Amino acid sequence: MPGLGPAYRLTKQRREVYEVLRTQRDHPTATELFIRVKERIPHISLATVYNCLEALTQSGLVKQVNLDRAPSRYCPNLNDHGHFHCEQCGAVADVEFDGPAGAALELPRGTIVSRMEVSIRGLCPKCAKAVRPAKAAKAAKR
Amino acid sequence: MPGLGPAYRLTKQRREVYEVLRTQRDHPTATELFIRVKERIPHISLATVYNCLEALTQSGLVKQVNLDRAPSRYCPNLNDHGHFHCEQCGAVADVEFDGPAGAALELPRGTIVSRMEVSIRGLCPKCAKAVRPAKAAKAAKR
DNA sequence: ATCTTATTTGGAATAATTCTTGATAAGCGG
DNA sequence: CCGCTTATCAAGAATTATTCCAAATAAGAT
Repeated sequence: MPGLGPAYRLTKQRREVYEVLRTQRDHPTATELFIRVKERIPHISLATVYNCLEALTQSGLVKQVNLDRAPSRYCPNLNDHGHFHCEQCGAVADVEFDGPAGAALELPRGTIVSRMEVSIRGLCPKCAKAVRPAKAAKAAKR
Repeated sequence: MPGLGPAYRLTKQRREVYEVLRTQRDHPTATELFIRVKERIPHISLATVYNCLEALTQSGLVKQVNLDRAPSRYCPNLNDHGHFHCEQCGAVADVEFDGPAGAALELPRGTIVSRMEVSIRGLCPKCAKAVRPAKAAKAAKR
């Protein structure tokens, strides 16, 4: 595990939250993480999981992923990437960029970009296959 | 105002919500819209504003914009575009794309994309100028 | 004008997240 | 190893955006 920032202490709780996140890369929510981490630290509280996630994102080890109004999800992939969210099965997957992200954005001169998030909604290949042949119609809705 | 879908009725509330949204393109939240629309329909309720926004987004006249965990904002710009959010002044601005959006995404074969959102955080030119010369440092934080 | 059905309302309910406060544990200097 | 300082944890309360609910109302069709 990489080090946290200078102000952060590496506690058992933070280590476990990060470890669960790193080994099961399915973009869990705070509550899902809470359930998983409880198997290792039974008396941990949800507030602590939130605290840990805050510390981990602040120190740059973890990315917070927000898809619409759904609960935040967390991701240990530090590469520049976007997220795909399947409307059918709910799965969230990383999406790599081909070229440099943000290259084709017409930002006003003088803008300073600190963070960028690309999120795509739709049907993953598996779910798309299941709803075909009403393919186009289904995708257009919502 | 363009027509709503077949199942939707064009009510006074929906017309006003859309009208406020169309004339003041500053990406207001539901509550901000509620306050603005109340000047025209004093007895409108917040739930109705939410209902109207649901109807307007469902019929494709309005886009719901979600930036991190903040309250949803709404946008009548139907072009393919992203959103810039200034961390200093809180302003939200549309960002046009140069090329075809989503061209540089490595999505698995068979994926059906229904919607895509690009959001950028940082400092708008005005706020960036104010914090300079600690430019890079400030932008890197958070 | 009437009828059917969508819509509006206001309040209650929900749910993710944050806050608060006292207890606990890290890491440091000695 | 011991005490000290300060960050962190825990449990529950609080906050807040959003949704749900049930009854009243208004649109649009016949």
